[in-house]
Amino acid sequence: MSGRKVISLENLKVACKNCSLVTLCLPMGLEPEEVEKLDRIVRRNRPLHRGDHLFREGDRFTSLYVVKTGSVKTYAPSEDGGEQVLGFHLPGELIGLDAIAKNSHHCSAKVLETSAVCEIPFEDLEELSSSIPSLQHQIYRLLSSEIGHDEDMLTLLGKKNAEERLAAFLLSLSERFKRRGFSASDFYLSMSRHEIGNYLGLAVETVSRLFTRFQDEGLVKVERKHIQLLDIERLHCVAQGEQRDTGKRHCP
Amino acid sequence: MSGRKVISLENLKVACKNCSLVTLCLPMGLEPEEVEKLDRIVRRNRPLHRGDHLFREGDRFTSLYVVKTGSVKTYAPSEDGGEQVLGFHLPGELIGLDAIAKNSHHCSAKVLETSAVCEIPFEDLEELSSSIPSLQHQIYRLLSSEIGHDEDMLTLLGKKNAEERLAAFLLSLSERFKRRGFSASDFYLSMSRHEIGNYLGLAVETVSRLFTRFQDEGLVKVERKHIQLLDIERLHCVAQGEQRDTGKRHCP
DNA sequence: CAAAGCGCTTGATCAGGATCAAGCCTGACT
DNA sequence: AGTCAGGCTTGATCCTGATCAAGCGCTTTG
Repeated sequence: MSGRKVISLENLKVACKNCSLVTLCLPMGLEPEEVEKLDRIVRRNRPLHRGDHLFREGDRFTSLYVVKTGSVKTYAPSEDGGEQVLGFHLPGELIGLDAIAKNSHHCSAKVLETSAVCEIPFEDLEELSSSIPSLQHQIYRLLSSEIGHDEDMLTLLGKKNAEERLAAFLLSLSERFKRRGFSASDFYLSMSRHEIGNYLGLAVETVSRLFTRFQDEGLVKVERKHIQLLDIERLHCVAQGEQRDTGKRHCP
Repeated sequence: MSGRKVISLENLKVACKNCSLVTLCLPMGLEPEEVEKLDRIVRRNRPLHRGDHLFREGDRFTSLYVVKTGSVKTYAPSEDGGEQVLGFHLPGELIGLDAIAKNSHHCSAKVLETSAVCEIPFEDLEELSSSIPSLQHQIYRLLSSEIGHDEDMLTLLGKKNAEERLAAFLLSLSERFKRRGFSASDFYLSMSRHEIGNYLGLAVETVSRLFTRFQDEGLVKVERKHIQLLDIERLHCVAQGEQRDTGKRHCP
């Protein structure tokens, strides 16, 4: 037990060049010596626990954050106590990009489970990026891909019905876990049903009913927070809104 | 008539430093000499007409575009002929930011009315930005603010009801016209009801009914594509979802 | 000028998903 | 072990906004 803990602390301090996320994260596409320079500005803080905030809406913006292990949700709180969940972030994903524009955070970020997070002071990063063109390019790319992702979410919220949304959500997680070397068909949901519903613009009850229905149709196996995707191909069909009759036949 | 045309062509060719958008557009915050350098890479093409495409989804990405006059819509086409409208772009707004990540366009961009558009070859811009830190910073800011804007739209689509959406939409246009020196309370809609509905995740009929209702409530005056906002303060209340009883009393 | 066509409005009906209301399960705390 | 609270599920009902269906009016075109 304590042995495992030491190992995981060890992992926390690992340099970018030895980090398993090197192909997903900021260093992607950089030369080793450039990664070295980047490494020098990265801060590796102690692990955070469920419920801890990385930052809150309105906080002064100083750093970007990258999830190293665990998961983080970002959300826009509203005056009346409600919120809109903006995203769930897995290892290698950058958080805080929306804060650069106004120099203050546009949303809040809360840790969903015990997580390690790298902190990258943005002034340092910006300065470094003007001397490393490929780093500058990588930052442009990351910002741009965040825009592309948000646009996909706009289409999801603007055009898709409840089951298409949930299917797309599960497939998105599946893809992302896969890229990180985890199982694409068997994973834990670190967020609550309520948070899933909030993210997808649905009521909790709807999410719950859909999980049950997907299970009845043999698409998934649900056991509390543990999900198994049993028929990814047909889930894709559902996400696309195809073949919505019996739920038994495969789509083209 | 031909006199006016000459003047407008004149305007098309105006250098960044003389352009009225200098405080909104890419050059914002740059030194005159830096604007000069930027100016040299900008291409000013002949005006485009209603229905012309700047680019289509999947096209190779080479340039960003800035609306100079007129308006442009971006949208994500789907296989079945449908589309999701992603945005309406007014003078000074940058288009194509989502294409940087994959080097190909993630959406299509279509001109809504006769428009002048500046083209900025991205390779040139990127190269220039590594030698001009304030330009690099400005690009980071613009990308980030696009992300922030998209996140606001996620909240709109995820949480707001039909009338809140339409009110927020009108106020957004109002704000943006105002910043550009146009009237904040009296403007033309260059997009159709159908496109508004698509953008807001609503059916055309719903948009139409809401315009009528807003007019009956004295919030706006609608005459085809010409809109007057008669009570901006109350429109804000509607957009916030406050005081939804009689529609007559002012909100706090 | 007539006719067509498209965009918009208005009315009637329908349905997907929200809301309301229990009840259940699980995990945390005493 | 017993109790409690929060998260989840399930059922019943309601309501917002979609869909279906006309009809109108402006603009375009022959």
